[in-house]
Amino acid sequence: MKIGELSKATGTNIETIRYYERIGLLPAPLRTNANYRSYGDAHRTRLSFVRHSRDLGFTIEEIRSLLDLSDHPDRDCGDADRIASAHLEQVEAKIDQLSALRDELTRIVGRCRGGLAGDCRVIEALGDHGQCSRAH
Amino acid sequence: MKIGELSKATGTNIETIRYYERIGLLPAPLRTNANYRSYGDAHRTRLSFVRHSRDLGFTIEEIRSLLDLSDHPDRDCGDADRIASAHLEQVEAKIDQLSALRDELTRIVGRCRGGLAGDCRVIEALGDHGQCSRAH
DNA sequence: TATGCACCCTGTAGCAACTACAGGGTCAAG
DNA sequence: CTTGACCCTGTAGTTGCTACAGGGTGCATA
Ligand SMILES: [Zn+2]
Ligand SMILES: [Zn+2]
Ligand SMILES: [Zn+2]
Ligand SMILES: [Zn+2]
Repeated sequence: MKIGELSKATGTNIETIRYYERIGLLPAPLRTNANYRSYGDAHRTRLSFVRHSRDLGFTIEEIRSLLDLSDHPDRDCGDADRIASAHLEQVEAKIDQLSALRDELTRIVGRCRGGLAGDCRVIEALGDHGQCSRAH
Repeated sequence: MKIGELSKATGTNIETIRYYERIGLLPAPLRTNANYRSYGDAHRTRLSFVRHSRDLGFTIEEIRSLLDLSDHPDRDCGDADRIASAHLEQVEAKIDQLSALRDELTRIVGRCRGGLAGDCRVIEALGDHGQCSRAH
């Protein structure tokens, strides 16, 4: 398949596919006479793995390690578990942080009663962390 | 105050302060004979506003608009309210998205029983979104 | 007086993970 | 035989900083 077809098959931008090849995340495919990239099923599978992992928030470097394990089925899978667990912890930490942000923002937004910027409690609250009820 | 003092007073990296000046978020301060930046209280207040807004997740462009309102107290504050409300919505959307991610990751991580990468359910699940229980 | 050290300056390049061209080549349909 | 959809390479832009390199300034100390 040509790059446009692979793009549609995996929901990945064409430029992104070429980018992944450039950084060595996807192997360079064969080329046609016209120098067009020509992909097979293995490429599609691998790109789907990458996209799904990215959708789950893994970084490129984490995905590189995961692909490496996937390429060596005889190795111990402990690293995969550790990468995924560490990532889960980061996601949980981010949720906590954003929840604190949401609480502060809700409180701040609720203070505006309309009127002039000079009297706006939203603008005032943005300049004064002392008004915040907890860390963020 | 010199840049190092402003840095300490606001908890902002020196390079970041110069960066804010370069992009026009902070006004260029006076200079000493030795060409050192010399800040006053107004600068500290403004930088605190910027840092606090960044900590709350506002983008630089949003902060630019908020500062603009703050600089014109006679204007209507409706824009400030709209920017803050829109941002709150984005934070809530991000929390929802990360929660979905957390659920999928928890499910995926729980599947690993150790052993060889070739048999690892984590690696398998990363390659197959069909195993996911909901969108993410 | 020299000299060491902390601090300041400008300008540029790097990070993550793409995205968007510019400027060209290829191919099938009408 | 030309139009339009597709493909190619290479480079630069995005966001919000951060990290130098290579230099100048100012104060205390030997
Ligand atoms: Zn208001
Ligand atoms: Zn606060
Ligand atoms: Zn496993
Ligand atoms: Zn999935």
